[in-house]
Amino acid sequence: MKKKETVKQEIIEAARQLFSRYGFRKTTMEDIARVTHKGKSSLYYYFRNKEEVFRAVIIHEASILRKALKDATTGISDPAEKLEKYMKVRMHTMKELINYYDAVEHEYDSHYSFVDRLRDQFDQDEAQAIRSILDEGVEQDKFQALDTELAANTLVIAMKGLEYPLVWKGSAQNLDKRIQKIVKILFYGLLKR
Amino acid sequence: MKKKETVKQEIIEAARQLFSRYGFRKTTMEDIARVTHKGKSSLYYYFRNKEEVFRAVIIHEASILRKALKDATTGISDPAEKLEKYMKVRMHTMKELINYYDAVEHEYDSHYSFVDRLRDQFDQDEAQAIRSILDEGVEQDKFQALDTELAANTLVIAMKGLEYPLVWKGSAQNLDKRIQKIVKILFYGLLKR
DNA sequence: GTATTTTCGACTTTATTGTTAAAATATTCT
DNA sequence: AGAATATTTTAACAATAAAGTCGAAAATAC
Repeated sequence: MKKKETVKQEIIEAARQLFSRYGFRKTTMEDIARVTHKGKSSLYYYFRNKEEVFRAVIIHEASILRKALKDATTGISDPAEKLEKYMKVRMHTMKELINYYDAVEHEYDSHYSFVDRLRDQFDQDEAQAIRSILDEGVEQDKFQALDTELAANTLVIAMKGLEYPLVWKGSAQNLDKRIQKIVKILFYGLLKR
Repeated sequence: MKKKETVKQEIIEAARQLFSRYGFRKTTMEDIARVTHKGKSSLYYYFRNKEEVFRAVIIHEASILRKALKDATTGISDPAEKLEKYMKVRMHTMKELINYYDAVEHEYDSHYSFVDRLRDQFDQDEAQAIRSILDEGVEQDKFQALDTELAANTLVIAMKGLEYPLVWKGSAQNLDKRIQKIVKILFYGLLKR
């Protein structure tokens, strides 16, 4: 009787692949149905409509990102190192997810506001996470005392700025270099000498 | 005044990218128009319809494959080496092209016969090319004397057989290993000891 | 300038898609 | 078993999107 959740997950997984490959528009309910070996209408037993499926996928992806960030940073005690790691993992994971955002960004209707809201939520969480890393650094007397809230927001904005070129040029090596550069710049302003 | 051919080539190139990414069905004339910075209707000045664009792309790709094979094998004098190289290049290039075939294979209408005809033509050419490599080998007394026509056809079939899994598992390393295996098997039956 | 080539917007036609409701089938419970 | 519930399928249909047409405007050649 708890099958429903399982099937839902299967649908989400199928939809995830399709959305990431074709984007929201080009992925049809029939595509999803085909992959899940179901009739197109059966999907509506699990999700109200296509957008609901999309939401579920996005939310799922967001949780993956959160987990990746957590897994990557727990265990690192040095705040500077932790911050760099955080940014790297974030950007790399985002590179995978970006297809969705890209696919939706250019559809000017109701989707946008949803993704946008979700995005804002994520940004806030992110600022919070970064802030606590910065606080740690200050605590450990490795970072200069500063307005960590402001600094965290700055970092979030910097990472968002990095995303746009990410859509166009997918060179991972390039990305790492750019991240390192930014991190270095931040550190030479941030670290005690 | 010879602009027409140039623009045609541009359209083919744009369509090539789109078809290879999205397949025949999910690529729309508007997609192609957008990429070429033209109005959708303008495309119909150069091509009768979507299928014509597709044909042009396929034909173009086929010529690329032929050229790649020629370039890769000319200059190699040892027939065994040449054969292996031929197969490797063929499979690797085919891996790029396979999206088209895949995209069309499952559309059971008029396209099939066209692609099929073109495919048959290519198979024949291929059998011929392989046969001449085999003939060389026999000539140079490196291959056993055998019915090279039959052997060439066998090889073509073997390569076609390799294509199917190619669609599903895209591991290039795996592919090379499999090719080597097949080539090795063939050689131990083929080479003089 | 006129003729020719090329582009494009406004349409029409055709095909696909999302969605719904109801019927059919399977599963679980008593 | 058979009632109750959960899932899938079928068939329909409106909305949307796509393919393709046409004439006329731009651009270019002559």
